[in-house]
This record gives sequence, structure tokens and C-alpha cells, in this order.
Amino acid sequence: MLDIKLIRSDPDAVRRRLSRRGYGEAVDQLLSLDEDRRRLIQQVEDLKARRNAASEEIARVKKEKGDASSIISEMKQVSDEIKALDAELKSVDDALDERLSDLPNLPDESVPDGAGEEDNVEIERSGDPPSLSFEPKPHWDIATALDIIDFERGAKLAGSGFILYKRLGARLERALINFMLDMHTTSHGYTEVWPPYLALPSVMYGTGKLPKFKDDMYWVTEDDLYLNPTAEVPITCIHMDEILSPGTLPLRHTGYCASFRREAGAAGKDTRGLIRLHQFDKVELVQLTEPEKSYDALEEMLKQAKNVVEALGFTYRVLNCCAGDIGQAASKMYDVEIWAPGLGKWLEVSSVSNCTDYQARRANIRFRREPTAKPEFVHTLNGSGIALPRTMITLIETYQQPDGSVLIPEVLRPYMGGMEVISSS
RNA sequence: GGAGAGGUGGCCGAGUGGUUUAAGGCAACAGUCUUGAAAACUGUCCUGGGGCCUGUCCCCAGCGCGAGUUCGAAUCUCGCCCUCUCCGCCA
Repeated sequence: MLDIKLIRSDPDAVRRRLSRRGYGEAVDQLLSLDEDRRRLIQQVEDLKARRNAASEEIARVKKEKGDASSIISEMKQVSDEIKALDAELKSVDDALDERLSDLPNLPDESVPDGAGEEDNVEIERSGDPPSLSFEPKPHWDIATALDIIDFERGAKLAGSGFILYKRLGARLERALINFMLDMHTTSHGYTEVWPPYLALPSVMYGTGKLPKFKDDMYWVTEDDLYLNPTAEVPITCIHMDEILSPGTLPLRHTGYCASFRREAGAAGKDTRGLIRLHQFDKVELVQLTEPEKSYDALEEMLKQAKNVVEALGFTYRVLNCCAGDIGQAASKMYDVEIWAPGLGKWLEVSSVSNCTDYQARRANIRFRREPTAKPEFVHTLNGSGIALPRTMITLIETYQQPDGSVLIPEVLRPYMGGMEVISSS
């Protein structure tokens, strides 16, 4: 959510920044609604002040056993006017809210121009894609042969887009989650949480997923709850509607949560293997910071995401995402991509975003610098640390051996009972 | 799921239709006192919105959430949510 006061005080700057994301024309409409709103507020508050004064008068007259009937009948009329104006104000307010909550965050100056992912700018690369001494296979062939992932039976259970990890595949998934959480808690200073998998509409709204992305989520209509599309949602909102005491920030939370996405509009895309699933595992990083520190925190979180892929020995690159590709709530976003030799593709495994005060304003997350200071909105950041399925793809395809077995990266071996290789026997 | 009790500022807690303009206390913050600290005393002390006379200013709203009754609602009515106790069911 953008600050209407900022739009009011500097409409040209907001228009310029929003137009980089294709929303420049919204500003004028917002300004006119804002004007209507303030006009109505003045009118209705005037009447309410009159009513309050009259109420006092009525109380006094009645106490002195006098006759207050003429004031009361006059106030009846005033009350009706108030009711009508209040209704009008509410409809303007709702319209303003609706328009405002639809707008994306303002992009930072350092975000490159562009309309889609093809305009993202590569800013770093760990090395060129390695060449294997044999023809690499795609992960679905290797995993099926090793009987560590059962695609057909996953679909039998929940439809396409759902998979069944088996044997050492299931254990490897578990190992990756534990390895990542341990790294973030012991080396990166995060506090571990394990959030609910379902979230309220208010929480979805707070992180910017509602109302715009309703169709992308699984909705449990009976209870009006949503399956989390990412742990970012519940973890960011842990302190929703709170004012954090001085000294609380920064807050660093990491957590695992299964992520659910309907992938509406992506039907038929990336249907093979693990690239795009309706349910996947992810370890998430979330920070709440003071406003002036959020861009430093963004760099820090990018480094932490990179630490994971480096520890696993993957080839990776970092993209500075363009204005047309950053998330709704983000003012700046980096993608980390890793190389999958079997697919011959870069795969996005982490998005690290600075959402500045966009989510904090929607979710009402504030802090005080001093015990008596005015509350200010925090800045929120989130980053995958990291997404599991594409990590699994890259792991299998990178460490595949000519005999069809897969080497286990050293950092994971303690989590795999000391095993060094996954083989079919 | 059933029955009962409850939800008031950071916390405790008073408040059953009109000086509640939310008492009182605790905590916090500033100051006085003190060699320093504590205690004591004095003051400050919720949030959001609007205004122009930009102020130690004025006004409006908020007592779980939402509707309603009324000239007027923390207080009365209805619906919902949450917490606690007991019962039922259950991993």
C-alpha cells in the first residue's frame, strides 16, 4: 500500500515512478477520490461536533428537569444527515482503498527498466555452466530410475503438479530443509519459526497477495482460509497490528513451510519434472528492519541465499530484476538462479525482495525508535533461502554419475546418515 | 460440536444510557532531590484521521469485530471472532 499523503504531497514523483510499472495513470483518480474524501470528512465531522455539543446541552437541561424536546427533534434531523454523509464517505473510502490497494510498490532508482523477465540484468555469475564428461540426463529420468521420486503416483494422489518423494528422495528433501534451517539459525542469526500452513484473508491482504492474486491461491471456502503460497506470508505477518518496542529491530525469522500455488494461467507450462509444482517445500528468510537499513538488509539476505547454493556447490548467477518483473510488494528484487545441466537451463531458486513499507502499511506493522517516539512503519524483506524442488533438480542433475547414481554433496552427508551416494541398489 | 465465563490503553483494573472529555494503579519517559543509585515527589504518557490560526492548537473516530436501537452507546439488542473452564470427539 502506498501512502496517500505521499501521493497528495508529491503526485508527479509518484506518477513517474509508478509509470515504470505501468500504473502512472492511477494517480489522478486517487487524487480526486482523496479530495472527495476530505471534503466529506469535513462536512460530517462538523455535524458530529454539533451533535456532541447538543448532547451535552440535553444532558444538562434534563438534569435541571427542563424540556429538551426541541433540541432533540432538531438533533434527530442532524443525525439523519450524519448517517447519509457517513454512508457516502464510506463508499468513497472503499473506492479509494480499492484503487490504492491494487497499486504495486514504487520501484527503487537502482531497478532497471523493463517489461518482463527478459529485461532482468545479470549482475553476477559464479562461473560458466560446467560441462560434464557424458551426456547429462534430466532429473526426472534419474529420479525415476533411482525410485526416489514417483511422479505418476503423486498425480494419482492429488492430480498433476503433485509428486511423491520416496526412499532417499524423501530423506534428501528432509535433509535439505534441515541443512538450510541450521545454516540460517546458526550462521546467519535467524530465529526459527514454523508457521501455520493456512492463513486468514487479512494476512493475505497484509502481504499484498489479496485481493490481486486470489486466483493463484488455494482457498478453503468453508473456513475462508488460504493455503500459503509462500512462508513469506505468515512469517511477515507475525507482528501484524503491533507497535514494536525500541530495540526490537531488526527481526530475523526463518522458517520452513510447504507452499501451495494453483499456477492459474500457467497450465501446460513446465509440466514435466519438478520445475513447477502446485505444492513445494521452501525455507524462507524474513526481516523486519528500520527504514534506513532495509537496503543493507537486502544485500545481506542476497548473500545468505548465495551461501546456500555455494555450500551445495552449484553454478549460479544473480539477476537485478527489472521494474516489470519485481513482485507487487517489492521496491527492488534480486533473483538467484542455478544451473541445471540436464535441462540446460538456469532455474530460479530464490527471490530476495525489499518491500520497504508497502506490506508494513497494509499489515500495520510499526515500531518506536524511543519509548516516547511516534510509531513508524517498519520495512519488510523476504527471500527464499531457498526453494527446494529446483534445488533438488540441480542437485540430481549436477551430481549425476555415468552409472545413474547421484553423489550427495558433502554438506548434506551428516543429514543423510553419512551416505555419500544415492544409488538404485 | 455442546454448556458456562470472559475480551476496556504496554500491563492490571473501574465503569449497567448523558461532567467517561475512559477513574485509579503498575510500567515507561523527563525532571527535582542524591556523591551515585534506590525511594519519594512533580510532570509527561494510547492510536488513527481531518483542519489551518503550524499550536503546550482545534475537531472527529476508536473500549474484540460488524450491524442495529437512541437526540446521545464502553454501557442496550443481534450476528460473528477469539480466550478460559467443563463435557464430547480426536492425532
